[in-house]
Amino acid sequence: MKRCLDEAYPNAECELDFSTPLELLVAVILSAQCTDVRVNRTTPALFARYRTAADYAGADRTELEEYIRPTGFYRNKATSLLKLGAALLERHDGEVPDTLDDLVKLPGVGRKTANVILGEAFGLPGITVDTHFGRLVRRWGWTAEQDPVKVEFAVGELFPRKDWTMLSQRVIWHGRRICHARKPACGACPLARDCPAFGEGPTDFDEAAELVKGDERDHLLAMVSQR
DNA sequence: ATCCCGAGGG
DNA sequence: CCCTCTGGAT
Repeated sequence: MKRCLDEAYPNAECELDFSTPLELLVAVILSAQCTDVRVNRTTPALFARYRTAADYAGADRTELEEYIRPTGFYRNKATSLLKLGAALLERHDGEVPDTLDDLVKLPGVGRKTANVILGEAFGLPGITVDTHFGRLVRRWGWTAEQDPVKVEFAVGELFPRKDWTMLSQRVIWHGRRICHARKPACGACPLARDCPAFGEGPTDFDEAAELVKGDERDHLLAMVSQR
């Protein structure tokens, strides 16, 4: 199944817009229970106003909340960003650390966020168990674990560390486009042949692939038609 | 109604 | 192991 994923999504990558590790960290915190499209509409103004850890640490709470409100959970997220800025200044000289241990100790940063930063900002191996990743690997029977940390360890056993980051990106990419929580687009799924859950969603390509457009749609159609 | 690349607190 | 936090799209 992994080879099929690699072939289907050779260019899968993080869809959050950022240009520094700090920007990525902020974007990932904002992305909780929020689409990347919305985060990307929110961050340009935010990043222009707050450039450094010190800027977040010294931010006016009400103003910061206004910037991030459309991403939801804005009071919690504002608290996280304020404390995050202070913690980065205090412990890491204002820089974003590059180890899992240091990252997860930061306010508002859990394992999922920490692993995204490792993989995307520093090129270090990390398995990102978000809602998509957990749902898909359970559908595939790779693990039956519900707890995200147990899922991370179980899947980590299945693949070499060098594959962890791209695997995470491709699984999540697939979850967002095809293998949806409620109505998985089985008819447009390049993994259907090997999937224990095939048939849970529509199996007709045109109905299934409604959300996939352009070159990506053509590529999927080509893969699906020879499965 | 249900979902979106979660984390922290009780 | 629960619960809460939040707005916007579908």
